[in-house]
Amino acid sequence: MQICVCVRACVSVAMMSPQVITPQQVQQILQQQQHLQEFYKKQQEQLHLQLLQQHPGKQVKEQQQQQQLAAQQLVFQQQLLQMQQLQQQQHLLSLQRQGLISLPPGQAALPGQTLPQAGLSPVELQQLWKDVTGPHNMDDGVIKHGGLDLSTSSSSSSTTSSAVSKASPPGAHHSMVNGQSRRESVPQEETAVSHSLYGHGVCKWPGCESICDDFGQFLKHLNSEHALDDRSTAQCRVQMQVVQQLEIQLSKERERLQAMMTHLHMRPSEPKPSQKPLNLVSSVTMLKTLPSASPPLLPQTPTAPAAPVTPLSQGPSVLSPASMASGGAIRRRHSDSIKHSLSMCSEIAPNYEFYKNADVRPPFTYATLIRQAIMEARDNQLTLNEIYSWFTTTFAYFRRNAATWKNAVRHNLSLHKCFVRVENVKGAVWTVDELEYQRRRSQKMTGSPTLVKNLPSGLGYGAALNASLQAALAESNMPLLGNAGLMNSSSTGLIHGCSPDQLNGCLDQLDSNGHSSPAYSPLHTYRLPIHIKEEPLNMDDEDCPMSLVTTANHSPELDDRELEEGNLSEDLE
DNA sequence: GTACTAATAAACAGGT
DNA sequence: TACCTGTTTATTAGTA
Repeated sequence: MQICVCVRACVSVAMMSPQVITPQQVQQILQQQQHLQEFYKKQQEQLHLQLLQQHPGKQVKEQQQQQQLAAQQLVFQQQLLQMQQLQQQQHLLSLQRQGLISLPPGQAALPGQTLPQAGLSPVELQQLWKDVTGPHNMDDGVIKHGGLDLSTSSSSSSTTSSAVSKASPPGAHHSMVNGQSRRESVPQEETAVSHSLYGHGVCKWPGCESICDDFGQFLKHLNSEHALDDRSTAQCRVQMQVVQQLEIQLSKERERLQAMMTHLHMRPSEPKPSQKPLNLVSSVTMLKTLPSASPPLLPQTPTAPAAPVTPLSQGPSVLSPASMASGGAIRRRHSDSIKHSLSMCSEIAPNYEFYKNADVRPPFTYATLIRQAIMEARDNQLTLNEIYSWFTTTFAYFRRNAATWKNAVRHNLSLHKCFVRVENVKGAVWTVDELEYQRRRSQKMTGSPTLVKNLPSGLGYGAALNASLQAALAESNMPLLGNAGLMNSSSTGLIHGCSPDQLNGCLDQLDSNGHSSPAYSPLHTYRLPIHIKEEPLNMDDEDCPMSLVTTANHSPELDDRELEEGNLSEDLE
């Protein structure tokens, strides 16, 4: 820890007045660095000695100490790298000032200023690899890190090699022990397909590219050439830095994207007098509600901009399709296209905590939410009260204005044929007729006979996802559009040539882990006495003018309905 | 402008 | 009587 403090002091000294570094100061830093290296060497040897003196049986303890040593090494060497980079740049700067050399534009970077913006170009990385690889691999030549566009760089330069190799202990014992563990860490059953360091018959160890005819040979090569020695350690470190840089870059891109989205969402929209506080979720509200788990649930001002609040910064899930395109929510619902292009479980799962705590209206229809609630239940059935509870526990948004949304829930339960009321011993529970649910979806997509008549393009609801959203989703590699492989028409009778809506229909059958749940079988709801509702969606089906609610035990009428639906599905196909 | 969908509000009936 | 549950109708707003 002494080391760290010392190095940090050096670095900070170097960074304090980057513009007035004189050659003398550079010299001073160099001396300090040499001093540090010697000190570090001594420390390391001491630790090594201690390790050797340990009882050979106490492997666990030894490993722990090795880990500590490695950690210390890492910290120190990272500091060293940073310092050397600074040093190098300062040196170059001073040389440039003296007119000894001319630097290409952008390279005369002052550490504290342009360094964070200065990218670690592939060439630099390559040089870095060459350096840490040392003469051993100098002949290997090209290291392909193409595509790396690191806009930030807090470390690394082309002169790190000496320090790294110098700073590394000789440690034959060290490498032998770790070499063994290294071999253990590469199980033999690992296939060439799965090994990240092997591909196309080439060792993909950075800077290596040795040709290995088969995987066995590769393993041999890996164990012999890339055992855990100083060189490999240094290479590993560099790779860590590369990853670190990429992560920084990623976070920056994320921020940029978020800023873009915020900007787009915050476009001033004309406040409408008909807007109701309940349905408006302002960004101010989100900011207020996000940090607090308990929903204060204050009514929002009707004049608040209708900027949809999105869980942009919720963990790894940076953007959801919903959040990306839910900007159209003005009055009380988000864009239909958006809602239909969403997979409830795929959307809600990563943002569960968000919706739970933030007073944000979920971008799903009541029907979707109700279905999800029922599907999450143990027996795929819930009482009305349990549905209410699910709403309130899952979404902070539904912890207020109960009368409104509860009415909506009841309304939806009654309205949609896909929700089946089942008489139970305890009372009535609601289940989902998955077949009907999917049929409804497919109808929306392909259009009912009536709809088809009226739709000039025949695209129906499937075209709802606008081009910009699709482009955005495609650009962001949203799995939603990439999971076309999940699509098949076996269960839903969906037509081929999947629209996003269709995809949503299928994805809705996936559980939170993305697996298809057998519990979602459309047939399982028919086991119990059910009430069949006729949904107003299909006016053609309503031949029977009787009460819209009938009780049946999987009656022939039901079979007829299923039969009709089957035909319909076939027609749609 | 039209058709469609979803949200919302409200009325109503039946049950507890 | 009040409340809950369930159904139905009407209205409104967004979208294609």
